[in-house]
Amino acid sequence: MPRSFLVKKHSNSAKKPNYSELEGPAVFISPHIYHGLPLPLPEVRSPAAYSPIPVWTTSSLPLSPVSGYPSSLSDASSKDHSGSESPRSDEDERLPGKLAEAHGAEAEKFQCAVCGKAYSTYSGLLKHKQLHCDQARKNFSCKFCDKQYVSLGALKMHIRTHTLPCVCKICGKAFSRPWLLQGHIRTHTGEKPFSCPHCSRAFADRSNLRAHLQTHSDVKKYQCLSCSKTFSRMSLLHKHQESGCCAAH
DNA sequence: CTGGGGAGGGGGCCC
DNA sequence: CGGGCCCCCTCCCCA
Repeated sequence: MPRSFLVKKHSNSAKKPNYSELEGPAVFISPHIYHGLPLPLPEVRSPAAYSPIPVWTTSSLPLSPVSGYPSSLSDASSKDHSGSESPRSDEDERLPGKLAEAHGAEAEKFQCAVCGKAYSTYSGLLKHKQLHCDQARKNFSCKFCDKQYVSLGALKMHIRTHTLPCVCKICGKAFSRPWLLQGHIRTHTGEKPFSCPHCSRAFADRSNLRAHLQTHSDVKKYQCLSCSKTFSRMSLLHKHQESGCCAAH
């Protein structure tokens, strides 16, 4: 589970320095978001506007019945995005015509200028060169911490977690991204656009609704491999295991 | 102690 | 390239 957010951060966000004071102009969410405070916003998005939320019962778990929990979850996560997993190969095959002609006409082999490795096709060489690029490109370093990124965009995204350019007009709390601020503003407005289809509860955050939906399921998403007991949250499973699983001893 | 809600954070993907 | 959104996750707190 190489997700970088697992890197230990400040345990208390309130102790974080206000980077918004350090650099860059503050970014404010458009004023209409604050409209009607402290009453809930009028345009509460219907839950139907979001992806349908399945009830996970014993027989209809969307994930394979919880095996090794972290990896399986990661797999499930990546599966969600796997639809766009390999568009690159397509592009690689589509060579710029001029280049292909210029290179292909004069030689049967295409040699890497870096390591000398030869390829029969230009696309093969391009793919190979990409490896060199990936290795060499990871030099976008954060000036606030030790993290490195392969692209400037990724680095910029990360730096925002230091600069926190999105500031709440109401309480002054700063966030790295506008949608984080929007979610925060809901704590002021009371807006809860994510409704549970099985009870009357509503949530301001989709993740919290998703966690709540687990409570309606007989078989929870996270299962103890020792005693098969299931939990709605990984943290609960961790607690269970750390406290000594009933069947583990 | 356990389960659940609230709030917030990060990277990835799509447009 | 940037914004918006998605998903997953953690931490804190409370019943």
